[in-house]
Amino acid sequence: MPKQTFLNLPEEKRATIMNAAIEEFAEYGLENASTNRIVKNSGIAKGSFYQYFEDKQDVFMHMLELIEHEEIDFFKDQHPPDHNMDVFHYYRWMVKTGMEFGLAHPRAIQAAWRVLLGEGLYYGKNLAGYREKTTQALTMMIKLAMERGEVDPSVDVVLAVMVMETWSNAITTYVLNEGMKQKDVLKWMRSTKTQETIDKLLYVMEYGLRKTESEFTASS
Amino acid sequence: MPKQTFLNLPEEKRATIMNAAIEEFAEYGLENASTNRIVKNSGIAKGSFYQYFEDKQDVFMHMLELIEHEEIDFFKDQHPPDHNMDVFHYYRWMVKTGMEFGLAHPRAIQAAWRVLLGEGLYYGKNLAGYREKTTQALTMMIKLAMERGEVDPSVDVVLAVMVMETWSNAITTYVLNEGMKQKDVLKWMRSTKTQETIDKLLYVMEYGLRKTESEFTASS
DNA sequence: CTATAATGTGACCTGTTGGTCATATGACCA
DNA sequence: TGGTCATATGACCAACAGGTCACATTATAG
Repeated sequence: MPKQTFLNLPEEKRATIMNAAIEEFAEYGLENASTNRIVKNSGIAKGSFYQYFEDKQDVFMHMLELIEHEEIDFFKDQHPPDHNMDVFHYYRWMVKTGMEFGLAHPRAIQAAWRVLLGEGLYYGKNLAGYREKTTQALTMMIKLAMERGEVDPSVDVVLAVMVMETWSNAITTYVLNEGMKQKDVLKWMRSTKTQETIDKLLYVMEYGLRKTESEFTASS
Repeated sequence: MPKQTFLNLPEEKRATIMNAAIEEFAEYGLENASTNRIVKNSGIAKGSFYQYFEDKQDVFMHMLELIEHEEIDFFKDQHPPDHNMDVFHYYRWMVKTGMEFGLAHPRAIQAAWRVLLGEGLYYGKNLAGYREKTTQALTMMIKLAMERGEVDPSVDVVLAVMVMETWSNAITTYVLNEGMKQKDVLKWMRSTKTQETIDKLLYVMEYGLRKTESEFTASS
């Protein structure tokens, strides 16, 4: 966390510095953010920066804290939804309220998420285009499946593709992260537990989270 | 793409260089990869590197191409699944075969995904812990919902949380990327089309992609 | 053996990075 | 007034970045 020196600063100055930091992180992410630029854009001296914070990560963490507090306040101010609505309605409300909050602090949100979630999307079109083939293949697949009556036709094709890509991304991330912790990746990956987890995730993609008549049967 | 000079090289040398590049990207991502290190670990001279490639991104793109080709070959070698299986089985087969492929080329996969999907997960525990509160809140929420019979009890709590987090991540990423393209973000975000998209995504999370008896009704 | 073209090389360039530190400033108090 | 203490400053540092280029080496062809 920031040093006491920073907390003693007049609010206005603190805000100036944090705004410069937010701009920097939104533009360059965490690793590539430059303390020199933050300092320059804040109008403070280099030395001062290090009297306020330990290092770059320190500012970043402080930014996260600020956002968190503001978000909590924001949610409090909204009329809380009907206390008896079900999870799905509640979740939907959260998502949408979150979007509204993002509208109020676009750069901060961008800065936080770009680091927390990923920078890959910001490197320029070259990379984005790379997965087009996959997308196209999936699109074909889903169109066909809809004709065969397998996929819910009320979900449009583009969206269904997005859903499937989301899941393959999520699973890959999961496997990559969990797998890296293992001694024997191969064993872990082929273990029944891992396979079951994947199966269940795909099951949820197929049938949803809501409780219905259908039962989970570990198929395949 | 790499210059002709590189393509003229004996296969072995090319492999050495690309392996060094893969190692580097897996370890540091794209932006923070160092050509100096790649050069050192390849055992080639700095000048040679620039006779082979335009720049860092060039090597990276070449790496993606190589992986892509290898993956295509890999999929070809697998016994192709029953041609008449439905999308969901097919998708499941793809996911699992993809995992097997990843097992064969772990560092390459790591390098590609870390850049394509995100670096946030690699910065160390400090950041990972940041979203714990959200996770805890969601866990509580879901447990309650299960007791009330809203959520499919065959899906365990941890997984359900993962599903919800995945979706809130996906939606945020979607909104962030699409929103940034818009002139008037506020207008776009509140437009019926955007709202409908979100609704449908949440609907899919709730009921799944598979066609069932239930019909989509734009609730909320 | 010679001339020419293709490859290979690493010292060197400029710019930027994160970080330090001796010194200057000025508010507060005796 | 003089003294003390928190704050502010920017020149300075070593490390490293991506990139260049004059020159050395090797392969090819006549």
